[in-house]
Amino acid sequence: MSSNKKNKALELNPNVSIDNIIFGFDFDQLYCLLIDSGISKTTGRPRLAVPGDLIYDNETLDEAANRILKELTGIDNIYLEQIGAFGDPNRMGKESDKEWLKSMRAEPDARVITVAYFSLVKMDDFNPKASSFAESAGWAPINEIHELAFDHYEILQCAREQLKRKIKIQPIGFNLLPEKFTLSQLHKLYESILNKPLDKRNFRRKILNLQILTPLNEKQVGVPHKPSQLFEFNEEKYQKLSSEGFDNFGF
Amino acid sequence: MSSNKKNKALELNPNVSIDNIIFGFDFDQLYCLLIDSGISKTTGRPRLAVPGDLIYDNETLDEAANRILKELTGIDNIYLEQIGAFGDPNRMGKESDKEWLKSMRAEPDARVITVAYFSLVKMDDFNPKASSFAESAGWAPINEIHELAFDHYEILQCAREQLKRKIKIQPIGFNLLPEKFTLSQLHKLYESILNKPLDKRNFRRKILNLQILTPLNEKQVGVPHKPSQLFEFNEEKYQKLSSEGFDNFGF
DNA sequence: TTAGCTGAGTGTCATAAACACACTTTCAAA
DNA sequence: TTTGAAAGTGTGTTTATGACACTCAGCTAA
Repeated sequence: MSSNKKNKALELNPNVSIDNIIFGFDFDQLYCLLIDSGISKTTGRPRLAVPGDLIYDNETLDEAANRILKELTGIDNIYLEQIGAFGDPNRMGKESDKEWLKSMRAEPDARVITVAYFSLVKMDDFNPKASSFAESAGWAPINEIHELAFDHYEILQCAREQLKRKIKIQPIGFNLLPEKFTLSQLHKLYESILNKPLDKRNFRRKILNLQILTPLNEKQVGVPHKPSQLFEFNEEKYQKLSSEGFDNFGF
Repeated sequence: MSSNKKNKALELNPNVSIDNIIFGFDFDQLYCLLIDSGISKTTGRPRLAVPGDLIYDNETLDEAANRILKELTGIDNIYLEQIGAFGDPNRMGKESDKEWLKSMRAEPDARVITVAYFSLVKMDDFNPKASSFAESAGWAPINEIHELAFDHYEILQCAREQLKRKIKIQPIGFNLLPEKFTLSQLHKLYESILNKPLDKRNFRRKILNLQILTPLNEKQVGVPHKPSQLFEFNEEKYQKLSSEGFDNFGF
């Protein structure tokens, strides 16, 4: 076992890590999955961070990001997109961060460049799992996150910007919703991501004009108001559209 | 001297490099600055690559990218933007690449993740310089590049896509032009980057409506046709506009 | 000197997209 | 049966887009 461990440690690249901003949506607001490594001895506050790990020398960056996702959520095939590399030599310089690193890394003082990703998960599918790099994990509302370990707060802001940009030109938002959803849920999702109100009628018209939604013969049940029509994302139609050069949602 | 060298080698991070796609424009087409490391023994062809280098452990990624630029062109303050990280474990797997690496790296077999950047330079300003990582450097027309060392061809394509996306929402193209330029030159630049013809009158209308160009009391001289009005980019106006929420060129 | 070439510069109309805006409907719960 | 809550729906105005063709100014060469 110790030799096994040593073997693994040998393959670990001490200089490159992956950090993954995992977004979720509960029909009301955006969330981000954070791991909690316990109370910091230096600050006395919980030490929240984005899930991440060093990479192994035989895996691609995308594979490493997927591994981290799988390890933490148990789910495969999650929407994943690279944000970029973050490499300030002092990005791990806070005292409370160093304390934590010492407990989990073979070379806690090595300079680490991190490659950040974001991913979109359906919150229902998510089963938090204890992982090698976290005592516990949980969803935090995006707008209530004000401080994170390392440079993770900065990375989170980049992720939000990239998601904003991207959702305007590709319908990746569907990855945050269940198979069947209502137009109001989709509407709320766009408002949450773009962080501004969108006119209901104009939103519906635009989305429906794209012709990438299939209306189902199903309605919400048990809601104390007029039940909403359910829709499904039509990937096939979307692929066809985008291969024909369509690339603009225009919000 | 040998101790100096050793010292530097110690600070070099063997696992992380920077590669920099340097774009130029000659009023007719887009160019990319490539370095030539001589004829490959294995392929018998010239080995062209994008300028790049390992990073030092005490510099940020942006600093490293600027260092490489400075070393090669002698110019500071160049427009620079990160593209992302490229980390396929086999990205340096071609035989001809290995041969070259052996000649220039202390640990030629180490796995290297590279962080790619692109930058925009005014071609007039450029003075090719022999550098530590190239025997020679020169401009290659973008559309005539079909093969590069490592994964540099893939990186180049990403750079072009990112430039396309970016120029539609921010006027970074001015970095490729001299201080004073004509609308036709700007027009041709947009066509080269977007890789499609744009209607002359519509282009002029759009650009002028943005109000970020200052017309000068100067015209082209010595041209065998009606001389063109010269313009200057008005950074001040642009800053004002963008702080008010403007972010769309809409081509 | 003049004819011819080159690229500069200019305006309009038709179509499409964006935006602003308010009332009726359906269901559940009280 | 009344109330509350969100679903669903259409029009008119304004603004942006895209298509399109001729005259102008300066140089060159006959």
